[in-house]
Parts: sequence; C-alpha cells; structure tokens
Amino acid sequence: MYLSDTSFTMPKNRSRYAILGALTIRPMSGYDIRQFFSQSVSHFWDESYGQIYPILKGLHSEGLVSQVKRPRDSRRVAYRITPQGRAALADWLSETVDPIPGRTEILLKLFFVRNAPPNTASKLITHYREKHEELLALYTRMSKDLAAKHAGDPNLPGWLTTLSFGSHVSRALLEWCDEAEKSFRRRQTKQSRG
Amino acid sequence: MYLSDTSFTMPKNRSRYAILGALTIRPMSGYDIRQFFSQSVSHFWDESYGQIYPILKGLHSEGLVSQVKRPRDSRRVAYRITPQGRAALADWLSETVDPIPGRTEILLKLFFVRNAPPNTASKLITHYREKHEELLALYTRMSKDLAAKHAGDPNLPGWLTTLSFGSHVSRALLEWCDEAEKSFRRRQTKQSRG
DNA sequence: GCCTGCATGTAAACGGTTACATGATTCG
DNA sequence: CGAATCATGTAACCGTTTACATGCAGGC
Repeated sequence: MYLSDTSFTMPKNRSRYAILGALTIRPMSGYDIRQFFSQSVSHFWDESYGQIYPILKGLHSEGLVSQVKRPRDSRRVAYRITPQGRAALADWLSETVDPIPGRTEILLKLFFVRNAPPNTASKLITHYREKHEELLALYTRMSKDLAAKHAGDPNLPGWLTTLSFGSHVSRALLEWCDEAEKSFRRRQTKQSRG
Repeated sequence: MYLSDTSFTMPKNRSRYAILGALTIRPMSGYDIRQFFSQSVSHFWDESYGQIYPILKGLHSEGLVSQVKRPRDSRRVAYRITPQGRAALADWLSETVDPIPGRTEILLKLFFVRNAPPNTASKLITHYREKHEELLALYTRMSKDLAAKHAGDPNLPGWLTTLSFGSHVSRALLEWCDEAEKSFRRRQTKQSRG
C-alpha cells in the first residue's frame, strides 16, 4: 500500500503558519489579518496582501481554514481555522528553529571599505549606531506603553519577551559599534603615521 | 536637456556590489568568486552560482568589469574590475545602512506557542540557545585561529570585527533565552496553579 | 580509456514586496 | 454628489536558492 498524499512533508512556507496563527485569535478576513500583523507584531513579523489572499485561498482548498459567511456584511468573507488547521499549526510550532546568521550588509561594506573615501567606515558605523539607538528607544517605549495599558493581561509577558529580543540585539550592537569604531580609528591613524 | 540614462538610480542589488568588492582583491572567475565567499566570509555573506554568473555577464555589458583572457587556460575567463566599476562600488559603499529587524521565526512561534503542547516553548528556547552557544564557540575559535595564523596582517582587525559582530549578537541572545525561559516557566506554573 | 572532480552555466521554483485595478462604503 | 478610504484581489517583479546539464582536465 502506498503512503497517502498527506504524508508528504508540507511546504515550509512560514507565511502560511503565521496566517494560521493569526486565525487562532479569532476568525479574520484578509484585511483583518494584515491589520493584525502591521498593528500588533510588526516589530518581528509582517505579511503583505500579496501573500495573504492567495495563501488564504490555498489553506481553504486544503481544509485548514473554513469560510465564515457574515450576515448583513456579505462582501467581507472571514476565515476560521479548522481542527486540521490547528493540527498543522501545532506541528509547525513544535519544529525547532535554527538561528541563521544570514547576510549582514554593514559587514560587507566595512569589509570592502578601503575602496571608499577615508572616513567612510566612521560614517557607516555612526549611522548604524544611531539607528540602533532609535530602535532601542522604540522597544523601551513600547514595553512601557504595553505594561501600562495591559497590566495584568496574561498575554503581557509574551509581548514583552518579543520586545526584549530586539532590545538585547540592539544593545549588543551598540557595543559592537563602539568597538568597531575604535578599531577602524586605530587602523586609520596607524596608516597615516606609517 | 534631458538627464542621461546613467543618472537613473542603479538597481539596489547587493550581490552586484558583493561581486565587485570581491574583484577588488584580484581578478577572479565565477568559480573563484564562489570560493572566495564560501571560504572567507561565509559567516556574514555568501553568493551562489545562480547569482554570480548572470551578474558577471551584466556587469561586463555595463563596463563595470572587463574580461581577462588567460593564456594557456582558455576555458577559464576571469573578470577584472574597471575604473567605472570601482566608482560604482565606492558610491555604494558610501550609502549608509539601516538595520532592518525583519522576520524572526522564533518569536513568531513563541507568540503562538499556546496552540502547541505544554513544554513546546521550553524545547524551542533550549534548542535555540544551544545553537547560539555553538555559534559563539565557532566565532571564538575562528578569531583565535585567525589571530594566530595572520598575526601582523593589516587585514586582521577587519576580519575580527566581523566575527565580533556575530559574537555580540549570540551572547545577547543567550541572555535573552535565559530570560525568556524564566518568563515562560513562570507563566506555566501560574497557569497550572490557577 | 574511464572516472572523478573541477568549472561553467541555466532553468525553475520560491518566498516575498510593490504596484496596480477595482468595487463598496462612508462622510462632507 | 463627489471624495476619501475601506476592502479585496492580482500581476509583475525581485533577489535568491536549488537542481540540473554539460564539458573539460588530470589521475588511475
């Protein structure tokens, strides 16, 4: 007997599961889903319409979501996650995640920076540092706002954890910027002395 | 009078500039370029053949690189960066870089983790933590190796700076993992007590 | 002479963003 | 009524990875 079709590994499309996840909160239309991501978790995830609508269609045809006809609001169609959808989501949530360092444009530029005018490294690092200062301030402000607005909410710790991720990274990179800046300055003076 | 064609902003394809950068080291073939990235700087940048060969063709037709015919090795064609290529690279190097937090899969999973079995969060965080420990160990080892092997090399500080970037991030995320683990554990016990 | 690995290249798929087209609704 | 904006959707493009096709060189 042959393995059933469903035994093949699902495509590893993270947007599918992000959308399924959103639908565990409540049934939503494509528009609602977009709003949810861009208003609630945009600091670590976002989805565009170009993904959402086709994926909803696909999830529906696979039975992972069902359509919810809304009375007296016929043009908006909402989607509800099905038990199969919940199972698929749970499977995906249980798969571990490897951090993938990936491409880092600032490092690429600094690596080749001797092909640019003398103080380019300093300019690049300064700008990059400023942006991380802004990000850090943003995360701090968001955390305070959330803590004040949703005190006692059982979801609050989860939200704060996602913001803390960003804070940790930005703080670490502020340190790195200082170190890198010093390193380049040392090289520059050494070069001009030599 | 109309602006000339060349005044339009260049396509923002980072691979183009990565390749131009590589060619500032020495003339290289497509194969050489692949080797360079995968052997030297793969911890923060990489390029695949599927990008390299078409881009080399494009750069050549734009005059940013020239072909170097090699005597008695006719089948390998190397490319050399031209003065125009150097100018284009210098322009790109001088553009500042914004950090873009981007999608963070581990945060997405933790955000929806209540839809998975009870200890899923702990498993996810533990695995993620282990991977960052491995990365940190890797960066440390690479730094030591480089420092020993290339002591006195003027390029050494630059290489160490790129490795330091990764170290800073991984160390920060190890801390975050501990914090997140505690936070989830607290929630779990609170839930089971309630 | 044949096999292995070096070297070059292309096609297809993928995940994703952007821009655009279109209708429906609300409000001045 | 007309304008803004809400809501749905699609097409095109972009950068990238993967898999594949091919040919040549050197060593057994």
